[in-house]
Amino acid sequence: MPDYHPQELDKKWQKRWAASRAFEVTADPSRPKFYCLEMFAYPSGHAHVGHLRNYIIGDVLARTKRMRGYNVLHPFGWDAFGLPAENAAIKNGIHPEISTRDNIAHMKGQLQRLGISYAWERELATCDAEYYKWNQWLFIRMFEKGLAYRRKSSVNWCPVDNTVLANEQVVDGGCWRCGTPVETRNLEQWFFRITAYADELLDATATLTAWPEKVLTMQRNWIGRSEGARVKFPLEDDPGTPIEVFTTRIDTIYGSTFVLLGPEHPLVSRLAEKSKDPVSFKREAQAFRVQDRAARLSGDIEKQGFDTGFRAINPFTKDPVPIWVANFVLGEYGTGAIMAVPAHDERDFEFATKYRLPIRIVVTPDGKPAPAGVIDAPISNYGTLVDSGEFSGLSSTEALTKMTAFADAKGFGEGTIQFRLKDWGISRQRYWGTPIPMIYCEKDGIVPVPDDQLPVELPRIAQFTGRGDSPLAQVPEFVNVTCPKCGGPARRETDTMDTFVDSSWYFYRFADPRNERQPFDPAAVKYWCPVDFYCGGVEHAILHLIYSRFFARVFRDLGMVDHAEPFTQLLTQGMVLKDGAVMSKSKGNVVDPDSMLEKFGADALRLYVMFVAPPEKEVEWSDAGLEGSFRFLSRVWRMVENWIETIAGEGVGHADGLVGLTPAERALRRKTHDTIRRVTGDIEQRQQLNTAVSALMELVNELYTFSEQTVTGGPARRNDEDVNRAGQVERQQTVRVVREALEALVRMMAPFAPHTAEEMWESLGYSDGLAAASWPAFDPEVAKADEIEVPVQVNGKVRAHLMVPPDIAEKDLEARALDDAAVKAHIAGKTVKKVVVVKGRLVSIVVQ
RNA sequence: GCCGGGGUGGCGAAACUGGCAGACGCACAGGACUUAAAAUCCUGGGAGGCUCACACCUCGUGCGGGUUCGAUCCCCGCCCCCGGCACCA
Repeated sequence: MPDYHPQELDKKWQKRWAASRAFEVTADPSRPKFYCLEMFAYPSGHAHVGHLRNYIIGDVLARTKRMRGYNVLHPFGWDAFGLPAENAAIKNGIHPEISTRDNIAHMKGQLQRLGISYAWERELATCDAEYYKWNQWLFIRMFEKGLAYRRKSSVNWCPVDNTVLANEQVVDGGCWRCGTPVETRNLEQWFFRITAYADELLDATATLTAWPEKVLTMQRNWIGRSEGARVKFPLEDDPGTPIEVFTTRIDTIYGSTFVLLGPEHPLVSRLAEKSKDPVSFKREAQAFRVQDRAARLSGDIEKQGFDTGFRAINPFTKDPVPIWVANFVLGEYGTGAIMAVPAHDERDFEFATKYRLPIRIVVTPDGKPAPAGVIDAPISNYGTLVDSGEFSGLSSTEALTKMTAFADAKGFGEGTIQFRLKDWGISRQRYWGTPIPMIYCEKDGIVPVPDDQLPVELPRIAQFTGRGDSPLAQVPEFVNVTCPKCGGPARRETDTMDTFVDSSWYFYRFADPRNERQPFDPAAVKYWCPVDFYCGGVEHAILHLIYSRFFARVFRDLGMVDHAEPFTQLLTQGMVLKDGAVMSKSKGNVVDPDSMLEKFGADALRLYVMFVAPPEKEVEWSDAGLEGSFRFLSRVWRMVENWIETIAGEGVGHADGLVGLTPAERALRRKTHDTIRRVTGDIEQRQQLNTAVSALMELVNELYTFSEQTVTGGPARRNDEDVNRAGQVERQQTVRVVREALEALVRMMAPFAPHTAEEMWESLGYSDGLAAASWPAFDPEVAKADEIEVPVQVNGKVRAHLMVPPDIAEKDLEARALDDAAVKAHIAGKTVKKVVVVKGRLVSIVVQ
């Protein structure tokens, strides 16, 4: 064997894999499938180590599953539409199409140099018309079903990116991409009716047993279900127009001493007209409205309000209560109006205290009427109702049901479920995205582009101005069309779709990526999907992952998919930090994988990233750690090198059983099989890839120890003349046991260090390649070991050890313990009360 | 405030969920080999005590209790860190 030059191995094996199409697959119902997917990449230009971690995790799993006999689909693609490319075009004049293709080419090279086992023939990019055509097709299906609709609404606007943002894309009051505080605008926009699935999306989180708890919690919070009631408070002087409020605490309604309208509430402007001073009324309401968003989201803004001068009737008490407008009532949640109960709600209490509004206690912990006088804090817990008419004496829980039923019976209220989740606004006033396939005709209104005219191709435009309007609107040949219905003049929609539409179903397209007649063949998806293992950053916990769950249900309801949940298992990998911070170009702390590959080869990098910590944990990059992994690979290489002459050849045969082996040989066989068990379980069951690598390291250490004991001087010691000492070994059993250990080791290293493993595999005499080889077989009998050391605890302290056969019966174990001199010494003169044996291990003797 | 996840050597971590705490690695120290260095191989290491030494003893998984022959793991009460949501009625 030559010296270890990983860079050459990388090239050699990557070429071979490509030539043999080693990772391409076809559906085969006779074999179990495994769909392993990493979140596809935005082609930003260069992948740093943090990105690569994701792909390496997926690759370890994909390679292992392949060796374990699964038909593995492991594809990759590009989330290629998006703002950065367009912004770059505005800045430097390079068309997004060109920069995107360049970036894809470069990043693809990086992934290939890492030896990730992708089925590249299935590669897709969302900016290809053959892909986004199906975004448009699906949009039209959703339009037909009422799941896509257009309405004017106030939306989040990012003044830097010059576009609308979905609620999910507003993070801490700012744009998810650039952090700029968002503004509010009123625009005609397209929405996807994700709220139609709110209940299902929430309930089904319980079925996602292989998702991280953290992500499920975030999704549940985001959907935000609350059960309550809508109750009508009629206007005192106009009982025909009631104010409808949403409350989760109808049990406190007798304590509702005023009503609050959000500044956006439609009634506000009507009351203003009727008021004594409409001008100042409107001015104040307007002041609250512009306060919103940035200010409201930025933290504790002081509660403010003003009295409208009008009153509403509390339908339970029949008392007239004042109507105020308040800045903290959200127009977009519930009905945009609330019944204020200052005695039992923090916010209402604060408001009532400030404006000296009446506070009425109607729930107390013990059901005793509250003493008159001022309270200094609201009672927000459940309790027993007091001063609540016929409902007094009920517990809050009982009252919620009974009072809701009462309101329902009387016709002024009903039980309802309120979600925080809102419909997904998908219109973007930008160029580099999927054109929305809609046409506006004066006569026929909104008309979808007929299917046979899809795709609506993105026109190639030359100038990127960065002005805050849709670039497509400046292309007359795009805008002006004839109406598909009447043939008259019409104009196209000029907004493009949110790029999260592209990424909400790409995993289905991978199952059938070149289909020209439909988004995918349902049969192909039925075989491959759902995705068995999905890996990506936690930053998509609510964006991409909730949209994809929504789309899966849309496809299901179109009859194209037979499941609701697209991703069976989810792993959110931790970020790779450098100097305690996330890597980014602007911070200048990017670890460039290309130079690492140059220096240590792909395998050392892969191994290090897998070994340093469990996949979902954040890690700090360490050059020394990478060198350590390189050392390990060299160490394995030397081990194989030293034994290769001895163990090569057809006639070696296989190790079998433990009879006739020396203790050292038995120990090595045991270690080999114990390692197989651990590595297999760590990868497949737990995705604890760091401990899988540890187990491999232990096996290598064991091999060194074995060699040291078996062969004088041991292998790989100092000078070259010592190197082939292993050649002196003549004992057939030794050769077999070592060969078995090395074969198992090399196979199990393949997912982590595929190039090195392939080369060693070849030098072991196999010509068909590891990619097609199988995982080493586990022999539980061998792993069980022939004689084991059993700790003996006396009163909870380990006092001695017994050497016993592994299959010793419990009573024999007890007997042997009581017979053993060392144990006897510890229990001398005492009475044995109890002997505890756990899983065949004697662990405790309780004496008095 | 609410929800979720965590606190284990100098550091990253492990203990496959009640059975020898600290595997594996990084950094460090010592030795072998070398004219020397690098590389390599071997050895050491939680803290404290006691030994010439082998050994042995005590304490030790954020803090305080509990259950158990036995607790990093289970229960109760705290403290701290990280992440998410947050005037959602």
